[in-house]
Amino acid sequence: MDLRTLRYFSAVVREGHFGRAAASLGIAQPPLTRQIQKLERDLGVSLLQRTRKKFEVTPAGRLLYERAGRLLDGADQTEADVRRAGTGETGRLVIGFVHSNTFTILPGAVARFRAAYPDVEMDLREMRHDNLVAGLENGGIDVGLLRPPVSSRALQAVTLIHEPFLALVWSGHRLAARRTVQLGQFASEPFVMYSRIGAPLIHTRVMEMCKRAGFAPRIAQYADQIDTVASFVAAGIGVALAPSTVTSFNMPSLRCLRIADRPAPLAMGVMWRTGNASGLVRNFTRVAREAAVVWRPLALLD
Amino acid sequence: MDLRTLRYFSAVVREGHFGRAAASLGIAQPPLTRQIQKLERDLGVSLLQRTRKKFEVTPAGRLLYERAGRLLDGADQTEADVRRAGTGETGRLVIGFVHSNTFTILPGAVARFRAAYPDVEMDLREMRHDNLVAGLENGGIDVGLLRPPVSSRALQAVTLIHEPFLALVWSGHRLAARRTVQLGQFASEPFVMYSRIGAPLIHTRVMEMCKRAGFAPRIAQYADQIDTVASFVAAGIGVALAPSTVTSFNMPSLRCLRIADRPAPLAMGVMWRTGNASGLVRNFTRVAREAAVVWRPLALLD
DNA sequence: ATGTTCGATACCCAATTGGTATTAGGAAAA
DNA sequence: TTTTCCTAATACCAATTGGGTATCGAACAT
Repeated sequence: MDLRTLRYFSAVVREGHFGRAAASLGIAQPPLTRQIQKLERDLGVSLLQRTRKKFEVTPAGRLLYERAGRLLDGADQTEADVRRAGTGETGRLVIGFVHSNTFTILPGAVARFRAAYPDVEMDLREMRHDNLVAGLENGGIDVGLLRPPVSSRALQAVTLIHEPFLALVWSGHRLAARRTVQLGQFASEPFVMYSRIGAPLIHTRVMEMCKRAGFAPRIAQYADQIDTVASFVAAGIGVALAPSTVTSFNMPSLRCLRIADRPAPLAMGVMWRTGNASGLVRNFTRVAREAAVVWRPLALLD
Repeated sequence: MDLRTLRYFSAVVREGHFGRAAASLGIAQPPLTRQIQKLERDLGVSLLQRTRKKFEVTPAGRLLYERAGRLLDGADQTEADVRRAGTGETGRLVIGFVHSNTFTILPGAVARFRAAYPDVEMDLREMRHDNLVAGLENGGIDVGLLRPPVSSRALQAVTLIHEPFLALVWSGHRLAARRTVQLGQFASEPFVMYSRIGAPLIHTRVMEMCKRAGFAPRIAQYADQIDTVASFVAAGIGVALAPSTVTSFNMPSLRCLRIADRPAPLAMGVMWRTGNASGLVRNFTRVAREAAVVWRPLALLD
C-alpha cells in the first residue's frame, strides 16, 4: 500500500467513475482499474462492490477513503514542510554574536532576516569571541557574527563590514577640537584599553598601532566593551582607539577624531561551520551580507 | 515521495548506518543508497550531511524522520483497520428483526455475535415484516431476521430454525388435559387469530390449516404478536394455533398441545441483499446459523 | 603503512507501471 | 425487442523503476 495507490483509490471514490478518475490523475483507465484491483488483492478486502458497469463503495472502502485522505494530506504537508525546512524557510537558527555587533550589523541583519523568514525561530546569544568560536566548531551555534580572522579550518567566514579605528578623547582634552590626530600625539596620554580577554583582537591591534607609532601605551583603565571604553573616555579617564561604532553613542563629552595614518580597519564577519549546508545558515549569511551593504558607519558620512 | 521510500529513510536514520538499515529492510545497501539520493533529489533538499564515510541528519532530515514515523504508523494502522473492516471485525451492522425473534434465535445470535466481534456496533431494530423487506432491499437494513419465503429476487435467505405449530388452550378448556389434539376438534371453537397485517404469514398458514381440517375458524379476537395471542388464550378468550415459541412464556393457565397431523412448521431465517459482500453480514449470518444449531424449541424437549 | 569499513558507483536483470486496442455486459434509446 | 452507447475489464506491449552483484575510494583503526 503506497501513497500513489491511495491517491488512485481516492480519485476513484471521489469521482465515482474510473474514466473520470483516470483523467483527473492523468493516466489511462486500464492501469487505474488494475491498480485498484491490486490494492484490493493486497489488502485482501473488497473496497468496491462492482456490478460490471457501476460500483458502490463498501464500508471498508469508505473507511479507507477517509483515512487515505488524511494520510495524503499529511504526506503533502510533510513534503511542503520538509521543502521549506530544506530551503531554510523554517526551523531554528542559533546565532552567536560578540558584543560589538550590538551597534553595527546585528540589528539590521536580524530585522531583515525576520522579515524575510518569519517562520524561522532565531535564538540570539551574545558571547565572548572564544566561546563563540568553540560553539561554532562543536555545532552548538549555527552561525556567528564576530571579527575575523579565526584560525580554524572547520569554520568558514565572510567579512561583512570594515570599521575604521577612531581616536577618542573627552571634550575637555587638548586635542578635542582637532578633526584628525597623529597617533604619536597620544604617546604620553593615559589609555583606556580593551582588555585582552574581552576583546583580544582589538587589544592586539591597538597595541600594534601604538608600537608602530613609536610608543607603548600607558594603560590607565581596562574595559571589555566598546560602550564602557567610550564612557570611560567621556569621563576623562584617558584616551582610546576604538572602532567607528562609537559614533552611534550619543555622548556629549566624547570626541571622535580621525587617525592621520589611517590604520587598517577592523573587520566584522559572519562565520559558520564548513560544510554546514543548512538553508538557514545560507539564508542568514546572505541576508547579513545584504544588511552589510546598506550599513554605513556614521563616522564616514561626512 | 511514497511510503516505501519513507520506510527506507526512516530505517537509515534509525540505524544511523546504511548497511544495517538495508539489512533491517531486507534489501542490499546500494539500492538503499540510491533511493535516499533519489528522495533528496525529488524533494530538492539534502536530508543527510555526508562525509564520505559517515553522515549526519540535517534539520530537514530530522523533520522528515519525525513526520515519516507518524505517516508510516498511520498507514499501518489504516491498513490494519481496513483489513478488519473488510473481514467484518469492525463497523456498524443494522439488524432488522420481526417480533417473533425476540424469543427464539435473536438473543442467542446477538450474544454470540457480540462475543465474537466486540468491535462491531450493532443497531437492532424491531420492524414489521413488510418494512423489513423494504429496508433490506433499499439498503437501510444490512441483515434481517424474518420468516421466509420472501418473493424478492434482490434478497438472499438462509433458513435457521423451524418452529412447529402448537395448539393453545386455556387450563380450564375441555381439551386442556390432552397431550395431542386433532385440528378438527377446534372446528367450533372461538379463535384468537394472528392479524393479517401484523403477521401475514402465520395468518395465512393458520387459515390454511383450518381449511385443510375442514372448517373456517370463528375468530373471536385478533392479535399482532405471539405474546398477545398467548395471553388472550390464557385468559380464556379462545383457542389458537401458534409457533412453539409460546412455550418460552411462563403462563400457568396456558396449555400447549401437539397437533396430531403435524402441520409443516414455520421457518425463521436470516436474509440479506444479494451481492452484499460485506464481511459484517457474512459473519452475522454465520453466527446466526451457529446459534440456530444450538437452539432447541422447548416443545421438542420431551 | 596497511587492512578494514562504509557509502557511492557501474552495470545488469526482474518487476512494476502505464499505454493502446479490444472485449463484455448493462443501460438507454429507437 | 433490438440497437447503440457507455463503462469497466482484459490482453498485450513498451518503458520505467527497483533491486542485485561487483567494485571503488576514502576514512578510520591497527
